[in-house]
Amino acid sequence: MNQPNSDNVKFAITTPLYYVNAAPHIGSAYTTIVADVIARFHRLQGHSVLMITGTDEHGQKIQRAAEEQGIAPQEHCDAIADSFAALWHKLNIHYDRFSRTTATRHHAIVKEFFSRVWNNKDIYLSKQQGWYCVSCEEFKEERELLEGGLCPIHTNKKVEWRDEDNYFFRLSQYQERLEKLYSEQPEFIQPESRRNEVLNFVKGGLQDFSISRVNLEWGFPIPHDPNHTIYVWFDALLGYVTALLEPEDEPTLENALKNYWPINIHLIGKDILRFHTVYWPAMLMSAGMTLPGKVFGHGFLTKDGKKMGKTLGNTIDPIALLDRYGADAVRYYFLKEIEFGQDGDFNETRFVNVLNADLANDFGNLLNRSLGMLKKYCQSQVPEVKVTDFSETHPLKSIGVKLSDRVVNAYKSLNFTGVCEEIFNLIRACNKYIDEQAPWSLYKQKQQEEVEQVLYAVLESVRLCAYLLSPIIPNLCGDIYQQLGFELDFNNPTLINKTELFAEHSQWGILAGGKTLNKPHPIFNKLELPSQESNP
RNA sequence: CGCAGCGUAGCUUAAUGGUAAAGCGCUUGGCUCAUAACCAAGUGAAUACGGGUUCAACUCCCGUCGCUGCAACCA
Repeated sequence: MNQPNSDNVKFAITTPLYYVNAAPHIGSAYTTIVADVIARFHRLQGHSVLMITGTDEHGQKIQRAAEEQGIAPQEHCDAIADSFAALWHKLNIHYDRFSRTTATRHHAIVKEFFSRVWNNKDIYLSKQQGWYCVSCEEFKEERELLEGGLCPIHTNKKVEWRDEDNYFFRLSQYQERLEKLYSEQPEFIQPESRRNEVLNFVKGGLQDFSISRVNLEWGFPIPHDPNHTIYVWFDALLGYVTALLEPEDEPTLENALKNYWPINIHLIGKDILRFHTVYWPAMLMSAGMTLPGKVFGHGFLTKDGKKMGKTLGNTIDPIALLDRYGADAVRYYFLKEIEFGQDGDFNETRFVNVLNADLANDFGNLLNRSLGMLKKYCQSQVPEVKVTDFSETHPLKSIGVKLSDRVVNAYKSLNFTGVCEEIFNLIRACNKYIDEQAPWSLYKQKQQEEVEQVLYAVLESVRLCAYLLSPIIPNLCGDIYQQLGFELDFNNPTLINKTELFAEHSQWGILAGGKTLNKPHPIFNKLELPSQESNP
């Protein structure tokens, strides 16, 4: 196959490999949606994209969760991993790799990586003792424990006393090199506020951290010392590397790194910032590997202004949300209404209001009314209009010709709110333009040429908006493209992943005249507000 | 206790030290192509509070209150 674009720009992005201690929650869905949008945006430009997601499946917590259900750990992992994959399917996530840390090939990668770090003398055996919370998978200070030896996070779990040999990673050796990395590559940690957090933390001095556990079966053994099991984090982060292997590759680091390394963006929640911005680069330095381009730690979601949690019983079930509103609605809300990087709130009334206002009224109705007029006034035939007939100051063209650059910039800086804002600027201008031009009056006055110009300008603007919004709401945009007579399907990467296509479709004025369009239908039905009773 | 960040219209957010903006919501009017949609006008902010620096402060400094994060291994 001759794909001139596939060797051009390479782009790799990851979500966290989600821990399989429970079914996927809305926060994981949020991260994965954003990663998918970024991946789709790059594919749209014809870049060669590798989007990685997956599951982290080792550790005592998993082992015990399985025991409680009376099933084998692997069986438990399989079930949860399936539920993640099913949710991604429902959300219309197009990932390229689903990396599971229990994969055999992952074991090979971990082994090889471990021995690199080992040979670099960055791993040593020492003692770790203290109170250990299995749910946290971590040691606790005596003073932070609640009365009765309960974990402060898992308030119903007793901590256990551990006195054990652990292998440690010499993180302390990397402070200077990490600080150098942060200053030389200021965009490595984003957003800025998180970067400062990390800078502060590292400035305070780094301690070695343990990378093994004893008395733990569910995990990979430490090479040369099978009594120890590799600690989940050390193993999990490497799942990103394993994911880079082509299916037919031998599982070696060399093979994994040949194509998509270094990864461009690790997208994570702010809770796991330190692992990705401190431990991870240090581990990679030790193994002599180049470093990822960027770690972005986004915010958390609240529900009606309150922290979500099982104890509060106010979690959002992603499946229920999707069943009720559909993938594009959920994707749009998260990208448009939540300032990326900051904490964001989910409020169902606002959710419904925003979607109805933007997708049903402004955008959907715009297409519908325009196609309705095209049918009435032009027999559903796209007018033959020359782009050059429109002056540079034309209210729609003047926005349209500049839109792509602005939107691309917003996407590149991960400013998704900005993306939507730019695009809806043109959408609102279209509605205003129709009102001012009043094609129905022009038609009655037999000014057919003017009618055609107006409708062409509007339809072409709608097309451009759909094209640029397609990473966020691919189904709706695909529907719009179909109604405008294109074969393009934004869910089919082999159709859209082309540089030339982007060069053409990101312009204003490419809609070809002469096509007869099918009967229009609404792209997005208005949503119902949640019933009053459920909102006392 | 300590360190850091945040606090702008009913809501979500903007604003190189230079007239505080936008969208949603709400009110009124207009239009009739359209998904009771769209367009216009209006409504609405002592920028948390109190001081200070400055010709000028949402922006810089100090303090108070409130929220959040970090405080070593929380996917």
